[in-house]
Amino acid sequence: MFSRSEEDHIKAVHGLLQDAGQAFTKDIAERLNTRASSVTDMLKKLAAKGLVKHAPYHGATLTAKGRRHALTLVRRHRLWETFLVQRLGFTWDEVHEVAEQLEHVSSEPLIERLDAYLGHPRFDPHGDPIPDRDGRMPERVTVHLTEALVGVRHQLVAVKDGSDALLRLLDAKGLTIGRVFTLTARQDFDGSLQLTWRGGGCDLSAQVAAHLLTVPDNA
Amino acid sequence: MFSRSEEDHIKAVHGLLQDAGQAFTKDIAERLNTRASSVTDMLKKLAAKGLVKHAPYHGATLTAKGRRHALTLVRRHRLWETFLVQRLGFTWDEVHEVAEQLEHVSSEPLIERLDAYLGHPRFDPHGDPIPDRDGRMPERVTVHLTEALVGVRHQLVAVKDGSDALLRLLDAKGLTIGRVFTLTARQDFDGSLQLTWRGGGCDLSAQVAAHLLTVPDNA
DNA sequence: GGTTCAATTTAGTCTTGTCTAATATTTTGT
DNA sequence: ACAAAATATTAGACAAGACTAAATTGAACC
Ligand SMILES: [Mn+2]
Ligand SMILES: [Mn+2]
Ligand SMILES: [Mn+2]
Ligand SMILES: [Mn+2]
Repeated sequence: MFSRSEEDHIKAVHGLLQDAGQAFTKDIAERLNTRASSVTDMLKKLAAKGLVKHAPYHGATLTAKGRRHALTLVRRHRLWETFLVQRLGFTWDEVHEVAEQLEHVSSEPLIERLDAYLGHPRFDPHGDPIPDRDGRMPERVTVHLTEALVGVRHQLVAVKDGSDALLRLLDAKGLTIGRVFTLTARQDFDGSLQLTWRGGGCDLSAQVAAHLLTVPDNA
Repeated sequence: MFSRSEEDHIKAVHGLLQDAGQAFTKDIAERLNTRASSVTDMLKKLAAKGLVKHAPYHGATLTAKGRRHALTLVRRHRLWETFLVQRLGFTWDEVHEVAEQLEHVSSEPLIERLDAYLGHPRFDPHGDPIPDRDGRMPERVTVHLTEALVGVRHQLVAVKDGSDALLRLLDAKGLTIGRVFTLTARQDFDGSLQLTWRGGGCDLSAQVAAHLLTVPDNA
């Protein structure tokens, strides 16, 4: 139905709209490691196909159809990541590149069976929400760790924009998705944090904390 | 490393060499649903890359490098088919098309982990052997059902060149891979066969039997 | 308001993979 | 042995997707 390149462009537009509210040619090119002129060509093509609205010189947005397909791609990507980590034993920093390929395998029954096989997971290994078959996202109220209150118990639920290096750092400190901890101190000087959990704990720089989302935990 | 089209051509050459001993342009084109001229172009390209030996007007063979990659593709294809049937609950007539896509996902660790996850299966859901990491095929002495002796107990181990329709026919009769049965009769008139197993049995035409491979069973 | 600069689009080219039509070769049949 | 038929290759075209370089636009600054 859609080529790999078309799908990657749709996903890039969707991602930028989520992250920045706007999807400019230059930023799309940067995400996809191509050139702005290539992106313009593709935006015209996707606009002709009714997936994208292209306002020349002012970026792109998605049509309803484009948004629907973008969510399908996000669903595929995150389900495959979940499979790779939960079933095949990959670590969460190893799965992105492979999922980037697997997401383009086109088969509705494949994805629905994979979803069922994994037990209809609602969040992927990085804590990102997995859209359901109809594109609905599970919702959750999260607090940036940088704004969490000292002394309160939290659960780590997601890592935003995590590079592989960041994920490995967290792994090394024993801080994984689902970990319940208490925020025991915040240094005024540099915003660094101290976390404590049953049998352990760690210190985090403010740069690291900026990528972590938590939910206050009452247990 | 190789494009999808390149890989499909390599696999087609390999398959024809297996099935017919020779891989002619026309037959490759037929397998891939393309035209002979397109195949000639691709054979020249693959020859330049050192994967194929192209004898113009006399078909193609594989170099050692080409054979190695062909076996990798067969391995990937059959492991994915096994996953789809054993883990996701697809029936054996539904998996081919999806595996045709999945086989092109390129990641050594992915395949090795999938193989381990499935318990290093030696045969796929159609009874076809799965090459190991080094391209070695498990061996097995099989007898065509058409040549099996009446009165002897056999096990069905493979369906050769099975169309989806054939696979569904076998399903309907309860004849699945691994089924142990006794060949109770062969009609001289049309070569049709009668099979009996614990709690059941069925009749098969000679056309169907021609696709079935068995091993004599001593149990 | 005009100038400057960054972002974007357009123009033109290239590679990959496909096709049809024309030509060449091999095989088959008499 | 040779004509006819089947197969294969070559020639020439095209679409998709990428690139570079040139032209255009919009925004930001005096
Ligand atoms: Mn991708
Ligand atoms: Mn993820
Ligand atoms: Mn394939
Ligand atoms: Mn198979």
